[in-house]
Amino acid sequence: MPALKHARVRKDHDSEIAEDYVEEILHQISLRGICRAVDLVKAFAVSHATVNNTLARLHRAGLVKTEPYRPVELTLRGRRLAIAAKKRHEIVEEFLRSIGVSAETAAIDSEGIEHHVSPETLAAMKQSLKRSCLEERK
Amino acid sequence: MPALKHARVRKDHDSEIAEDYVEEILHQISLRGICRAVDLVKAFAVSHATVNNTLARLHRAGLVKTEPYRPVELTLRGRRLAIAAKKRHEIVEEFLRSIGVSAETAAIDSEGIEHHVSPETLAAMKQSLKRSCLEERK
DNA sequence: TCTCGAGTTTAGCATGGGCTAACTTTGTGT
DNA sequence: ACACAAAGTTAGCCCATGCTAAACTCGAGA
Repeated sequence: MPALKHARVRKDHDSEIAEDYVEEILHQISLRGICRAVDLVKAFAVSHATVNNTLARLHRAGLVKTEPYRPVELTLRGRRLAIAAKKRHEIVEEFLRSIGVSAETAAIDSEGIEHHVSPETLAAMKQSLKRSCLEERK
Repeated sequence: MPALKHARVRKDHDSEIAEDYVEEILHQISLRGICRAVDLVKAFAVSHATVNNTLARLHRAGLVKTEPYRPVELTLRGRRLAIAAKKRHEIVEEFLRSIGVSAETAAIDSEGIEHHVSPETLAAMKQSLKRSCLEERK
């Protein structure tokens, strides 16, 4: 049926790094007030040059505000994307733990999985979480 | 403590397309006896040139056997990879359906998710499937 | 103040994965 | 037997994502 296999997967990849970056930028800002390029270098373990490239791309895409030698900031769109990504990430991670995956593995796998979870699947995970909560307390 | 965020995700990406290709090649072969490049063109909705490029890479990687103007075949390693990928894919897809995701969405999302599921998470999904089976029949 | 190290930017490069356009090969139907 | 369509290949292009090396800027301390 699909006819176009993996079309969604390929499209997802385009936005993955963008989501990871804005999510991490939001994290740094809420943690320490500002986010510097070097923080991203450390978080993702890539070179300065790579972070610079990527930030330039995100700037073009209207997700971040960058001025030479200044901290990185999120645009409104960037912040909204970051918040959505964070929420999705948290649900996926919690869901994985709820089916018995260890905290460490859940943290790692959720990073890869979150970008491929459609709204419908996310809703199913939320639902399932709610149910397993009820069961625990009964 | 992550320290190296998304290192696994980036590594996964390198093998994603390879897995998708060998999986699809195996599928075509078991379906119709042979797999031609044009079948992959249709399955992935990419150009002949792209399929050619990719097959050349898989050939270099020792996963497929290709000779000009001949059908594509899998090496032993390629076939093993394909079978493993297929099994993983099936489990993820069935698991998604078991938590209430529609067949259509499960088919699409599992394509993206399967490559990021660690052995531990896969085992947890299998376990969870077993349990939900038991519940149904009781 | 001025120097030095941390942080940042730039230049130049590689590879993956995508494209179109133009070409060649294969094999089928008349 | 041969022409033609379908399949495959080649050349040349693009962008994303990574790298190293070198240059530049900024701010704090001597």
